[in-house]
Amino acid sequence: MIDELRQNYGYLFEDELLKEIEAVGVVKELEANVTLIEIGNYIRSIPLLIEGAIKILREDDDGDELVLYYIERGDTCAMTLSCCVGQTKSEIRAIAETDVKLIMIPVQKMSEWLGKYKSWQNFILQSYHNRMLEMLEAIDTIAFLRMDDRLLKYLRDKAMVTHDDQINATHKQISEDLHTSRVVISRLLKKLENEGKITLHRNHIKILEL
Amino acid sequence: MIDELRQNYGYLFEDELLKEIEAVGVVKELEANVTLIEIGNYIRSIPLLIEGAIKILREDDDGDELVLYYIERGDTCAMTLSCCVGQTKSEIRAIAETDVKLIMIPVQKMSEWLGKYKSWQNFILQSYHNRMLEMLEAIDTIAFLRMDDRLLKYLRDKAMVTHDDQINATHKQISEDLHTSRVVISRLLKKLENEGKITLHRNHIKILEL
DNA sequence: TTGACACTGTAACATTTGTTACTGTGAGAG
DNA sequence: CTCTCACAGTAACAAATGTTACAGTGTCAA
Repeated sequence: MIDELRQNYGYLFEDELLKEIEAVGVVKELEANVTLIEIGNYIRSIPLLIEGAIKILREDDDGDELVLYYIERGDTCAMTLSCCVGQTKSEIRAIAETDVKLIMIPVQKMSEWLGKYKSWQNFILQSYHNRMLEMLEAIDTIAFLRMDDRLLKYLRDKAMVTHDDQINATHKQISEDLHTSRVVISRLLKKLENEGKITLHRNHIKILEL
Repeated sequence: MIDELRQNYGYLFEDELLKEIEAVGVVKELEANVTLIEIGNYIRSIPLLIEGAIKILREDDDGDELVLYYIERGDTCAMTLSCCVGQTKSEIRAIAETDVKLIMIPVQKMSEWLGKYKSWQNFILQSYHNRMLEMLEAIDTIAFLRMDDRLLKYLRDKAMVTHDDQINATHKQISEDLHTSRVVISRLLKKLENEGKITLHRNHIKILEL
């Protein structure tokens, strides 16, 4: 574990903290599309992401979904921190976008280290900062962009986190992530194809201009 | 200052911390509609809100606005914390919704206290948590509600933070806060009036059912 | 008092997004 | 091979929201 830890977090944390993490952290590997956190769950440990990407999404009372943002390696989930501290239920769902590897840290440690290690304090605050920025970006996207631009952004973001310009998803799945209907997505995808930005295939989409 | 401080934060912080706050904090009073933070500003102190309410809003590249949420007494601005820590520019604008009184704390202290006082640590983390929840609520609102419900929620929220069921705003101002057009707001307000939920007057609106 | 102007109401229309319905096609199961 | 079914394409229509234009009215300053 120590190797992967150093590789992703070595430049952030001092040796002593890395050793503590190694002592109490539990490595967990999950396959793509597995749900890590369900809405309403209580959370008792926080994840440090070593490999892969996690999709964070919101759901309303009718079960309609909306993807908020992705978390990548070298990062943690601020909503999780937030819930740990507040002892409240999770407000979001987290799904492995790709295969992921992460280190789970018990919540007591996270709290203890805050007073003990300046680097941990910075990491946590920085993490909150990053997540705030992601939330703002999500708000900008749904408030200020029209569906065609949102769709293009969605495809690009997805290509980014999977490191693959081929998007493996059906129109139905995309429409759920964007909280709209399948027909709308099919219509707009066809438009994007006509504009030469993507090519459409059964069950996958190729992005031409990133 | 110590009285107001104790009144709003006494149950949160220990005596020693309250004294430190008193020593370094600067009380600031501002009139309604004054801009506290402009997008792009660097921030060197964080506010503890004693009285009144602050409106937090986002702006896109075209200058179109959108109100995100309000901050009330006993709370602080997590975006400010976030920017302080990251040494980055503000991503949001903060405007006094009512007359406000606040205590400004230099950012170095905020950071120092994190290691020193458990209660401060909890306050900061709790504050991040609350702001995350507000952001999620903002996202829910724009993503899942239609404009008539958003408008009603806006009026209710505004009545709540001002402690006044009379909303002093023109249709134009409301439309800017909700990022839509004046005509749309006039249309929907008239609908709400016909439904018996509000009464309309020049420059103000009375909410009947809260 | 009068003129200017911001505020509000409303109609008519455009655009965007959502819905329903139907078709064709490819992939996998039997 | 063929049947089934999820997937995708498209038309026609409905609803929500945005835009333009104009009229009436209250307020304030000259």
